[in-house]
Amino acid sequence: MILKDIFQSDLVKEIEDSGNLKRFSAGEVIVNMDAYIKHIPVVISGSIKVIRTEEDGREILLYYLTPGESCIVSILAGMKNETSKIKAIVEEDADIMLIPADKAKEWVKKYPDWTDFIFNLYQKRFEELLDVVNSVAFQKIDTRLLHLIKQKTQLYNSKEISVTHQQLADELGITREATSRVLKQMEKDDLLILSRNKIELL
Amino acid sequence: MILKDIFQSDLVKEIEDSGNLKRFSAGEVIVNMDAYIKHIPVVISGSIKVIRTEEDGREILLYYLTPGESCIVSILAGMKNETSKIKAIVEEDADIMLIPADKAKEWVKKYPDWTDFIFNLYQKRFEELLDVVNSVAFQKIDTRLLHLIKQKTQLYNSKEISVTHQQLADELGITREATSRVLKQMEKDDLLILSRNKIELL
DNA sequence: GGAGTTCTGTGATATAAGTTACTGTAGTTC
DNA sequence: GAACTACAGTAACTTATATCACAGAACTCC
Repeated sequence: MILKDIFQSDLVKEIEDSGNLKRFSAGEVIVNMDAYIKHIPVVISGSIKVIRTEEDGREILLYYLTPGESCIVSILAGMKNETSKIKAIVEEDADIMLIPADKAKEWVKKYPDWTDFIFNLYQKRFEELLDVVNSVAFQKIDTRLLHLIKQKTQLYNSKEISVTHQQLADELGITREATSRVLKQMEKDDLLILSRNKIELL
Repeated sequence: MILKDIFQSDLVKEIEDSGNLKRFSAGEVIVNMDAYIKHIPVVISGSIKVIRTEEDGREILLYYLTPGESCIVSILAGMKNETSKIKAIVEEDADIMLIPADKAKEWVKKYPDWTDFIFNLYQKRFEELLDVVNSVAFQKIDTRLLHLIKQKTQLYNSKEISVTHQQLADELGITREATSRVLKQMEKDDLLILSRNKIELL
C-alpha cells in the first residue's frame, strides 16, 4: 500500500493504528465548507477534487488530490481546530485514511517524514493555487477548458472522459452556454469529439 | 523587537546569530521570480508585497507581508532548494531578517515554535490566496479596487494613499483606463477623492 | 413507445472590460 | 516660463463572456 512508499515504517504503523480507512463513492463530500474538521484525509486510492465555493453557490476547482496526497488545508485547519473554507468532493471512488487531527499534530514533533510530507504537499498545492490565480486572471475559457479536460484525462487515465458541459462550467466558474459554444468550436477544430455526457480528447 | 513576541528565547538567539538583518527601500525586489532562493526573509518592519507574474509581464498581487511574517513560498522553496514562481517587492521601506535556508530546515526539527510559525503563515497565505482566486473569478473590478485601496490604507495606516492608477491596475491585472473610469465613478459616488498620485478614502 | 427529464446547441441581447486614440493637466527640468 | 514628462480623463469601438430564451436530441421510466 502507498503509505509505505512515503513514510518510515514506524510512522506507517502509527497511521494504520490510529487512522480509519474508509471507502467513499464518487460525489461524496469529505470536507464541508466551514465545517469543523476533526480528521485529516489521506487519499489511498481514487481521487478527490477540492473546490472553493462562494456564498452564492458559485464554485471553482482548485486542484485534485491523488493517492498519497492529503488535503493540506484541512490538515492545518484540523491542527489548529479551525474551520475550512473549501469543499472536498470525491471524484473517483476512493479509499481514504482518516487521521485524527490531534495525532497529526503530534506526529510533526515525532516524525520528520510527516513534517516533510506536509511541507511537500503544501508546496505543491500552493503552486497549483498560483496557477489557478493566473489562469482565472489571464486566460480565456478555451485555454482553461482544454487544460481542465487534459487534467481529467490524466486523472482517469483515458482520452475519453464522462462529464457534462454543466460540470465543466461549474468547475471553472463559468456558464454552461459559454462552455458548450467553446467546446463546439474545439470540435470543429478537431481537438476533441463531443457526445452526450462524454468528451473524447484527440 | 518583534521576534521576541513570536519565538522562544533560544530560537530568537539562533535567528539573531545566523540571520542577517538588512534594510531595504521601497521598490526593491527581494525574491525574483524563478530565482534560486538561499535565504528566507522575515519582515521585521515595513512591508512587502508578493506578486505572481506571467511570462508576458502581466502580474497580480497575491498578498502583503507585514512585520513578523515571512515569505512562505520561499521558505518551502528554500528548504527544498527549488525555485520560486513569485516576486516579492518591498512596499514600505523594510528591515528584513535574512535566514539561511539550511538553518530554517534545521530548526523545524529543533524548535516547535518555528514549525508552528511556518504552519501559521502557510495557513494565512493559503487563505489569502483562496480569496484572490475568488475575487479574480467572481468579482467586478469596482469591488476589487475598493478592496485593494482599503488594504493599502490599512497597511499605511492612513486614509490617504500615494499611488497611481497604473499601479493599482497592475496589482489587479487590469487596465489603467478601466481603473481610471471606475475610480472616477467611485469619486462621484463619494466613496473617495482623487488627485494626482493620491487617493483619499472617505 | 409515449412522457418526462437531462443535456446540448444556438440565437439575440446585455454587460464588463480591453483596446485605441487622443486631450488636458500637474509636476519637473532647464 | 517654455518644454518635457508622467499621470489622468474620456470617447469610440471591440471582444469575451453572461444572460435570456428556446428548441431539439438523447436518455430513462413507466
